[in-house]
Amino acid sequence: MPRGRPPAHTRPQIVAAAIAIADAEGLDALTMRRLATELDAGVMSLYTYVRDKEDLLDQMVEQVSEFDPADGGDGLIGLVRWQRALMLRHPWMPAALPNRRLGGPNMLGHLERGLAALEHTGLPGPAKMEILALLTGFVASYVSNEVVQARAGVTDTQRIAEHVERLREAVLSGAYPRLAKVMSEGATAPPPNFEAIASRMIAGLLGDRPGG
Amino acid sequence: MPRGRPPAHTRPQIVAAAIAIADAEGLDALTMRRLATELDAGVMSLYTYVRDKEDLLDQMVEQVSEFDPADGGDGLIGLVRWQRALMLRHPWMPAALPNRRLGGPNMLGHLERGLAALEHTGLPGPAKMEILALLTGFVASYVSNEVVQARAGVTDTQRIAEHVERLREAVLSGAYPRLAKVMSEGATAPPPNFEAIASRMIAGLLGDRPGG
DNA sequence: TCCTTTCCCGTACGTTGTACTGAAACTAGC
DNA sequence: GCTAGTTTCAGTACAACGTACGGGAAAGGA
Repeated sequence: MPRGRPPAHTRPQIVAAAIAIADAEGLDALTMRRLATELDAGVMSLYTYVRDKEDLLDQMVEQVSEFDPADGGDGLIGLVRWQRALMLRHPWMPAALPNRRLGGPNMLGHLERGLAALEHTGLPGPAKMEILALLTGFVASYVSNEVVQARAGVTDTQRIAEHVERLREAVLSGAYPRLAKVMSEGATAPPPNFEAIASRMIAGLLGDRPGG
Repeated sequence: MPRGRPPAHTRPQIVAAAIAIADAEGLDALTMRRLATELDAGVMSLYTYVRDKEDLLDQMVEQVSEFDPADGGDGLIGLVRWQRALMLRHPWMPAALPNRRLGGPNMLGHLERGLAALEHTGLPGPAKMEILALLTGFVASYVSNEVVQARAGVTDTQRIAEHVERLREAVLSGAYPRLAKVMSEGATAPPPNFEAIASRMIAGLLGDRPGG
């Protein structure tokens, strides 16, 4: 029988609430006070379930990273497809990923699948790890751009206006002719072609490496 | 003739001091108070030269990004070579780059050179911009790993020990055989081969894109 | 000398993460 | 029904952060 006062919450529940806040309002909106309010709890109560905020972020990434085969597929391309789907669902992930400690079963499983997909290359272990890290970084970059582009089309006219305003002077100076041309084309971005770019990136990373 | 009280500092000088702090002790050590102390100035005096801390970071990136042909070379490979040299000299750059507003002549010139290197592809403007953004993201990822690896070899045994400790249980469970094998190989990282990986990445990004 | 302009910077406020501390709620043993 | 032991809850408090405000200081022009 469990002794002591019974917990009013659970760790996964708290992490889920944190994820919900970050999903809806971004990482900056996720403060310990805000999270406590959302859970009708005292701020310090959270620290019973979570060592500190870093730990909370670690758990958020871990909890969100449950493998869903419907998102991905086989091989490295399946892995990056899954990563992209994850980051599109949780736009805070690219910003949160650096400095994370990834020791949970979901992230380790994900790493294991990546290593499995690299088995046939015969590369040394560290080289495999490097490739997986670079791929994750690539997906994070790609999705960050993707999200910004998507937002730019809809709202955010204020920020865009500021940006253009600040660049206009420089662009009109004639010192940056190619940049000027791109700006004049407007922001009619072509379809992102994630699949194509990702598979070329994978092929490039797997090409005959001298270190192998 | 300039009227009013003469400035005790200059903006480039303040930005240079900020860069020095970040170089020596990392981005976290760079606070407005610390910077003021370093300059023998009052904290609020800094705000005469800089709108806010975001602006300071923007200027740091801009000021550090002066083009030095000795670091780079021609084409995209020269560009990423230069970026890598820059980030190795200023390890805070990968972390600082997201959310920056890059409107200064150095960054615009860098962008213009990138567009020039992509001229021959005939790609639409937004596609070129995307390629440049992805390349920068790749270099940032690569250098981040590189720096961590380099540090791991020398100091930081504390952090490594913690990490291994936390992973040991999971690894020993037998659920992650490939990960276990990599861990057992030790961290004898092979030479990073930046040139090789970077040129393959460029080739991949430039490959026949359906959107082009 | 006085006015205007510009920069300097001490004080102060709101926000953040979290250490400390004691109250509260439960079980186990008597 | 106590009492002791154990665990969680949460209010208070503090240090550090970015920075708004406003008055004082130092220069040139009239």
